[in-house]
Amino acid sequence: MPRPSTPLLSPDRIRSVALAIIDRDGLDGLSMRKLAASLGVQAASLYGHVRTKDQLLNDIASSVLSAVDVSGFSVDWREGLIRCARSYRAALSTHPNIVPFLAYGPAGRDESLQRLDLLHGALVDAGWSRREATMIAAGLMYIVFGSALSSFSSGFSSDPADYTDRYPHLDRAHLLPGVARELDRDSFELALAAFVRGL
Amino acid sequence: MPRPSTPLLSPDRIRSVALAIIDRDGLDGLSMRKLAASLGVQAASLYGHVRTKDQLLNDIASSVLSAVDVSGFSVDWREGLIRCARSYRAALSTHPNIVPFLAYGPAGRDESLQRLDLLHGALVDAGWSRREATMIAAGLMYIVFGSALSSFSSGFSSDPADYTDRYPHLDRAHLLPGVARELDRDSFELALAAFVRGL
DNA sequence: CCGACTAACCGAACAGTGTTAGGTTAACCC
DNA sequence: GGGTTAACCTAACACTGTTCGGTTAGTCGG
Repeated sequence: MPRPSTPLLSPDRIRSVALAIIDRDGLDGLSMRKLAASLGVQAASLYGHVRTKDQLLNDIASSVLSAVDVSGFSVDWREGLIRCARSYRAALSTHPNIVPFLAYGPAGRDESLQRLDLLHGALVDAGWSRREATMIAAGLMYIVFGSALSSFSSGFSSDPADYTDRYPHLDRAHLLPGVARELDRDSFELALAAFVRGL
Repeated sequence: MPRPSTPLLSPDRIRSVALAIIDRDGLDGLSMRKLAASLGVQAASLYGHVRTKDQLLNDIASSVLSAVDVSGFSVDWREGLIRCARSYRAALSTHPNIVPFLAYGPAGRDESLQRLDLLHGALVDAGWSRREATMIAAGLMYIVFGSALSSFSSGFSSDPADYTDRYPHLDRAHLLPGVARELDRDSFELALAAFVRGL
């Protein structure tokens, strides 16, 4: 197939299909050939629209993070922190399979930095020193990313026999998969509340 | 080369060389062929001692996590939480390049579960409900893993020009790489202290 | 002492990966 | 209408984890 009358590919379409594959099959489930097939195209054609796979993932990550809301600081800084953390986590948990990628490389994404800049500025305006503001923002990110990884409550076996013998205090851990989502959210809220209260 | 007089390979030696490669070249820098070459051997030979690469990484992860100290709960639960979190983070930051692997899959490693069991039991003994104990343990892990990922303060550019124009509040961010380690540790301590105090 | 057996390694291969080079043709512009 | 470019293709490269079948050194039973 030579040049088609209407283009089959566009950066947007590539990104959105790629994200759908990641959501469905996980981060490892995305390969350039599979992505191309989903788009009705050969793998090499993607490179006319996308520089590398890594760049594609970065772009997808940025688009996911664009949903983070840092508008809550007009009320007060505690409320701002909480809203920011919640929306950040919400964005990440909508596409949990891309979190390992975010956790991988440096945070030099433009979207991240812009939000960080706002956060930092708001904390300084509220009276914290620059250094304190940096540490508070970092602490907030720790909780957000830690909870988004959710390598915690997910990934537990659902077979009671896996626990009763070897881990006496985890004898109800097999119930976790069923309530994992809810428990993860409550754990996040607990950690967030404790952190902000403790500042 | 057929069977050598003294074996060249052992699971221990494989693990330790693999970990050294990961520490030096990152998680992506470890391939079975490269590992084999470092051991003076062909790649296929590794599979007589190691089931899969994934299993190898799991074993390495377990050995790294074996340094986590959960003995502090004999004093009181706050002290126990803090000590556990500190030693956990220390273990992870000694081999930061393996953290993305930990963050990837489920936490079904035996080492993790044993420590989690102790932690959970100690919190319940201290009067927390089972559910609360689970959430507190989760929150602690959020902070530990979030800070260990350190996709935060690391990964900043050291060129001031990257920030001054676009991110007015981050005009000193170029100083970060130089003090990143210290700042990361302080951020972790702040988050940990705030979290435990806020409980 | 000698044969059987096993343990430890190797070479070659398979299916998969990201990526690039070079070719073909449709659409667009002058 | 001819030249240029954009969008796709096929084929290949160098790599990945892993497996199969061989080759030989060490070990153990008779």
